[in-house]
Amino acid sequence: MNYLALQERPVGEIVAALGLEQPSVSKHLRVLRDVGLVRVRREGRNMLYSLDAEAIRPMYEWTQTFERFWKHQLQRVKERAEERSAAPAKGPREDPEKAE
Amino acid sequence: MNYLALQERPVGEIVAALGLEQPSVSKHLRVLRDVGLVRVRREGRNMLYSLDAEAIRPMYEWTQTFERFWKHQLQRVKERAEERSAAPAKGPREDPEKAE
DNA sequence: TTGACATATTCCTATATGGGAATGTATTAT
DNA sequence: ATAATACATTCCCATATAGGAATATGTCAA
Repeated sequence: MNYLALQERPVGEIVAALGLEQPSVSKHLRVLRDVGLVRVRREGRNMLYSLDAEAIRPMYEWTQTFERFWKHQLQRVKERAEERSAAPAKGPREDPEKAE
Repeated sequence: MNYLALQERPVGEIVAALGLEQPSVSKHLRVLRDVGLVRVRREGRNMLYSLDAEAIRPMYEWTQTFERFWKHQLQRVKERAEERSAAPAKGPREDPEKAE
Protein backbone atom coordinates (compact mmCIF):
# COMPACT_ATOMS: atom_id res chain seq x y z
CA MET A 1 0.00 0.00 0.00
CA ASN A 2 2.63 2.43 1.03
CA TYR A 3 4.38 1.61 -2.15
CA LEU A 4 1.38 2.69 -4.15
CA ALA A 5 0.51 5.69 -2.07
CA LEU A 6 -0.68 8.21 -4.56
CA GLN A 7 2.14 7.28 -6.89
CA GLU A 8 1.24 5.43 -10.04
CA ARG A 9 3.24 2.27 -10.49
CA PRO A 10 3.41 -0.34 -13.21
CA VAL A 11 2.95 -3.91 -12.09
CA GLY A 12 6.53 -4.77 -12.88
CA GLU A 13 7.82 -2.26 -10.40
CA ILE A 14 5.53 -3.55 -7.71
CA VAL A 15 6.65 -7.07 -8.43
CA ALA A 16 10.26 -6.04 -8.00
CA ALA A 17 9.49 -4.12 -4.85
CA LEU A 18 7.61 -6.97 -3.21
CA GLY A 19 9.79 -9.80 -4.37
CA LEU A 20 6.75 -11.86 -5.29
CA GLU A 21 5.95 -13.43 -8.60
CA GLN A 22 4.01 -11.39 -11.07
CA PRO A 23 0.89 -13.55 -10.98
CA SER A 24 0.58 -13.16 -7.22
CA VAL A 25 0.93 -9.44 -7.45
CA SER A 26 -1.61 -9.23 -10.21
CA LYS A 27 -4.06 -11.19 -8.12
CA HIS A 28 -3.60 -8.93 -5.15
CA LEU A 29 -4.02 -5.90 -7.29
CA ARG A 30 -7.13 -7.42 -8.73
CA VAL A 31 -8.63 -7.79 -5.29
CA LEU A 32 -7.62 -4.30 -4.25
CA ARG A 33 -9.19 -3.00 -7.40
CA ASP A 34 -12.43 -4.90 -6.85
CA VAL A 35 -12.63 -3.45 -3.38
CA GLY A 36 -11.95 -0.02 -4.75
CA LEU A 37 -8.70 0.62 -2.96
CA VAL A 38 -6.66 1.08 -6.09
CA ARG A 39 -7.23 2.40 -9.56
CA VAL A 40 -5.74 1.28 -12.81
CA ARG A 41 -4.95 3.07 -15.97
CA ARG A 42 -3.47 1.62 -19.07
CA GLU A 43 -0.50 3.23 -20.67
CA GLY A 44 0.80 1.34 -23.62
CA ARG A 45 1.41 -2.17 -22.38
CA ASN A 46 1.75 -1.02 -18.83
CA MET A 47 -0.99 -0.99 -16.27
CA LEU A 48 -0.46 1.86 -13.87
CA TYR A 49 -1.84 1.23 -10.42
CA SER A 50 -2.33 3.84 -7.78
CA LEU A 51 -3.95 4.00 -4.43
CA ASP A 52 -7.34 5.66 -4.36
CA ALA A 53 -7.14 8.10 -1.49
CA GLU A 54 -10.87 8.52 -1.47
CA ALA A 55 -11.19 4.91 -0.40
CA ILE A 56 -8.94 5.55 2.56
CA ARG A 57 -11.02 8.37 3.81
CA PRO A 58 -13.60 6.36 5.74
CA MET A 59 -10.77 4.72 7.64
CA TYR A 60 -9.33 8.08 8.40
CA GLU A 61 -12.62 9.39 9.62
CA TRP A 62 -13.19 6.40 11.78
CA THR A 63 -9.80 6.53 13.39
CA GLN A 64 -10.31 10.20 14.07
CA THR A 65 -12.92 9.14 16.58
CA PHE A 66 -10.05 8.38 18.91
CA GLU A 67 -8.25 11.65 18.76
CA ARG A 68 -9.69 12.75 22.04
CA PHE A 69 -8.27 9.66 23.63
CA TRP A 70 -4.79 10.38 22.37
CA LYS A 71 -5.05 13.85 23.69
CA HIS A 72 -5.73 12.42 27.10
CA GLN A 73 -2.64 10.32 26.74
CA LEU A 74 -0.55 13.33 25.87
CA GLN A 75 -2.14 15.15 28.73
CA ARG A 76 -1.06 12.46 31.13
CA VAL A 77 2.44 12.32 29.76
CA LYS A 78 2.67 16.05 30.09
CA GLU A 79 1.34 16.04 33.61
CA ARG A 80 3.84 13.47 34.69
CA ALA A 81 6.64 15.42 33.06
CA GLU A 82 5.60 18.50 34.97
CA GLU A 83 5.43 16.60 38.23
CA ARG A 84 8.93 15.41 37.65
CA SER A 85 10.40 18.79 36.87
CA ALA A 86 8.50 20.23 39.83
CA ALA A 87 9.99 17.68 42.23
CA PRO A 88 13.74 18.37 42.12
CA ALA A 89 15.82 15.38 41.02
CA LYS A 90 15.19 12.96 43.81
CA GLY A 91 13.91 9.42 43.10
CA PRO A 92 16.18 7.82 40.48
CA ARG A 93 13.34 6.73 38.23
CA GLU A 94 9.73 7.53 37.74
CA ASP A 95 7.12 4.90 38.48
CA PRO A 96 4.36 6.24 40.67
CA GLU A 97 1.94 3.75 39.14
CA LYS A 98 4.42 1.45 37.49
CA ALA A 99 3.72 0.03 34.06
CA GLU A 100 2.28 1.78 31.00
CA MET B 1 -14.82 -2.93 16.31
CA ASN B 2 -17.20 -0.08 16.39
CA TYR B 3 -19.09 -1.97 18.97
CA LEU B 4 -16.06 -2.08 21.22
CA ALA B 5 -14.89 1.43 20.54
CA LEU B 6 -13.61 2.58 23.86
CA GLN B 7 -16.56 1.04 25.61
CA GLU B 8 -15.90 -2.01 27.69
CA ARG B 9 -18.15 -4.89 26.82
CA PRO B 10 -18.59 -8.36 28.22
CA VAL B 11 -18.37 -11.19 25.73
CA GLY B 12 -22.01 -12.03 26.13
CA GLU B 13 -23.04 -8.64 24.88
CA ILE B 14 -20.79 -8.87 21.89
CA VAL B 15 -22.19 -12.27 21.12
CA ALA B 16 -25.68 -10.87 21.15
CA ALA B 17 -24.68 -7.89 19.06
CA LEU B 18 -22.98 -9.96 16.39
CA GLY B 19 -25.38 -12.83 16.28
CA LEU B 20 -22.53 -15.33 16.29
CA GLU B 21 -21.96 -18.18 18.66
CA GLN B 22 -19.97 -17.50 21.76
CA PRO B 23 -16.99 -19.67 20.78
CA SER B 24 -16.55 -17.82 17.53
CA VAL B 25 -16.63 -14.50 19.24
CA SER B 26 -14.16 -15.63 21.85
CA LYS B 27 -11.81 -16.75 19.16
CA HIS B 28 -11.99 -13.47 17.35
CA LEU B 29 -11.41 -11.61 20.54
CA ARG B 30 -8.47 -13.82 21.23
CA VAL B 31 -6.90 -12.89 17.93
CA LEU B 32 -7.61 -9.22 18.40
CA ARG B 33 -6.05 -9.43 21.81
CA ASP B 34 -2.95 -11.19 20.53
CA VAL B 35 -2.54 -8.49 17.95
CA GLY B 36 -3.01 -5.84 20.60
CA LEU B 37 -6.15 -4.28 19.22
CA VAL B 38 -8.24 -4.98 22.28
CA ARG B 39 -7.67 -5.24 25.98
CA VAL B 40 -9.33 -7.46 28.48
CA ARG B 41 -10.09 -7.06 32.09
CA ARG B 42 -11.76 -9.55 34.33
CA GLU B 43 -14.67 -8.50 36.46
CA GLY B 44 -16.18 -11.34 38.37
CA ARG B 45 -17.01 -13.97 35.85
CA ASN B 46 -17.13 -11.44 33.06
CA MET B 47 -14.34 -10.57 30.73
CA LEU B 48 -14.59 -6.97 29.71
CA TYR B 49 -13.16 -6.23 26.30
CA SER B 50 -12.40 -2.81 24.97
CA LEU B 51 -10.67 -1.42 21.94
CA ASP B 52 -7.17 -0.17 22.56
CA ALA B 53 -7.10 3.25 20.95
CA GLU B 54 -3.35 3.33 21.07
CA ALA B 55 -3.28 0.47 18.60
CA ILE B 56 -5.41 2.43 16.18
CA ARG B 57 -3.10 5.36 16.19
CA PRO B 58 -0.64 4.12 13.54
CA MET B 59 -3.57 3.64 11.20
CA TYR B 60 -4.72 7.13 11.91
CA GLU B 61 -1.31 8.55 11.27
CA TRP B 62 -0.94 6.69 8.06
CA THR B 63 -4.29 7.76 6.72
CA GLN B 64 -3.48 11.32 7.61
CA THR B 65 -0.93 11.20 4.82
CA PHE B 66 -3.81 11.70 2.44
CA GLU B 67 -5.36 14.74 3.96
CA ARG B 68 -3.77 16.97 1.38
CA PHE B 69 -5.45 14.96 -1.29
CA TRP B 70 -8.87 15.39 0.24
CA LYS B 71 -8.29 19.08 0.44
CA HIS B 72 -7.70 19.12 -3.28
CA GLN B 73 -10.98 17.32 -3.72
CA LEU B 74 -12.81 19.87 -1.63
CA GLN B 75 -11.02 22.55 -3.54
CA ARG B 76 -12.36 21.21 -6.79
CA VAL B 77 -15.86 20.85 -5.46
CA LYS B 78 -15.72 24.39 -4.22
CA GLU B 79 -14.41 25.71 -7.47
CA ARG B 80 -17.17 24.09 -9.40
CA ALA B 81 -19.74 25.43 -7.01
CA GLU B 82 -18.40 28.90 -7.52
CA GLU B 83 -18.46 28.52 -11.26
CA ARG B 84 -22.06 27.54 -11.05
CA SER B 85 -23.17 30.41 -8.90
CA ALA B 86 -21.18 32.75 -11.13
CA ALA B 87 -23.05 31.56 -14.21
CA PRO B 88 -26.66 32.64 -13.60
CA ALA B 89 -29.17 29.77 -13.48
CA LYS B 90 -29.01 28.49 -17.01
CA GLY B 91 -28.36 24.80 -17.68
CA PRO B 92 -30.81 22.71 -15.63
CA ARG B 93 -28.15 20.47 -14.12
CA GLU B 94 -24.44 20.56 -13.62
CA ASP B 95 -22.19 18.25 -15.59
CA PRO B 96 -19.41 20.12 -17.32
CA GLU B 97 -17.22 17.02 -17.12
CA LYS B 98 -19.86 14.47 -16.33
CA ALA B 99 -19.28 11.83 -13.66
CA GLU B 100 -17.79 12.42 -10.22
C1' DT C 1 -18.63 -29.05 47.72
C1' DT C 2 -21.94 -28.40 44.14
C1' DG C 3 -24.33 -26.02 40.62
C1' DA C 4 -24.87 -22.19 37.60
C1' DC C 5 -22.90 -18.77 34.77
C1' DA C 6 -19.51 -16.51 31.62
C1' DT C 7 -16.00 -17.40 28.83
C1' DA C 8 -11.98 -20.03 26.73
C1' DT C 9 -10.21 -23.93 24.23
C1' DT C 10 -10.26 -27.94 21.35
C1' DC C 11 -11.76 -30.50 17.46
C1' DC C 12 -13.73 -30.75 13.02
C1' DT C 13 -15.32 -29.05 8.61
C1' DA C 14 -16.02 -25.73 4.86
C1' DT C 15 -14.29 -22.04 2.60
C1' DA C 16 -10.91 -18.27 1.75
C1' DT C 17 -6.36 -16.85 0.77
C1' DG C 18 -1.53 -16.88 -0.68
C1' DG C 19 1.80 -18.46 -3.89
C1' DG C 20 3.70 -20.49 -8.08
C1' DA C 21 3.64 -22.72 -12.91
C1' DA C 22 1.57 -22.55 -17.11
C1' DT C 23 -1.08 -20.12 -20.26
C1' DG C 24 -3.97 -16.44 -22.33
C1' DT C 25 -4.37 -11.48 -23.96
C1' DA C 26 -3.38 -6.81 -25.37
C1' DT C 27 0.08 -3.66 -27.11
C1' DT C 28 4.34 -2.30 -29.30
C1' DA C 29 8.26 -3.27 -32.35
C1' DT C 30 9.96 -5.38 -36.60
C1' DA D 1 2.03 -11.42 -39.60
C1' DT D 2 5.47 -12.41 -35.93
C1' DA D 3 8.08 -11.78 -31.92
C1' DA D 4 8.60 -9.58 -27.59
C1' DT D 5 6.89 -7.21 -23.62
C1' DA D 6 3.75 -6.45 -19.70
C1' DC D 7 0.03 -8.20 -17.51
C1' DA D 8 -4.11 -11.03 -16.36
C1' DT D 9 -6.20 -15.57 -15.65
C1' DT D 10 -6.46 -20.29 -14.64
C1' DC D 11 -5.24 -24.37 -12.27
C1' DC D 12 -3.23 -26.60 -8.23
C1' DC D 13 -1.61 -27.02 -3.71
C1' DA D 14 -0.70 -25.62 1.07
C1' DT D 15 -2.11 -23.04 4.74
C1' DA D 16 -5.20 -19.74 7.14
C1' DT D 17 -9.61 -18.50 8.73
C1' DA D 18 -14.49 -18.72 10.04
C1' DG D 19 -18.07 -21.24 12.38
C1' DG D 20 -20.17 -24.54 15.22
C1' DA D 21 -20.44 -28.55 18.69
C1' DA D 22 -18.51 -30.31 22.58
C1' DT D 23 -15.81 -29.62 26.44
C1' DA D 24 -12.75 -27.36 29.82
C1' DT D 25 -11.82 -23.52 33.12
C1' DG D 26 -12.56 -19.92 36.37
C1' DT D 27 -15.81 -17.36 39.40
C1' DC D 28 -19.77 -16.75 42.18
C1' DA D 29 -23.81 -18.46 44.96
C1' DA D 30 -25.73 -21.67 48.16
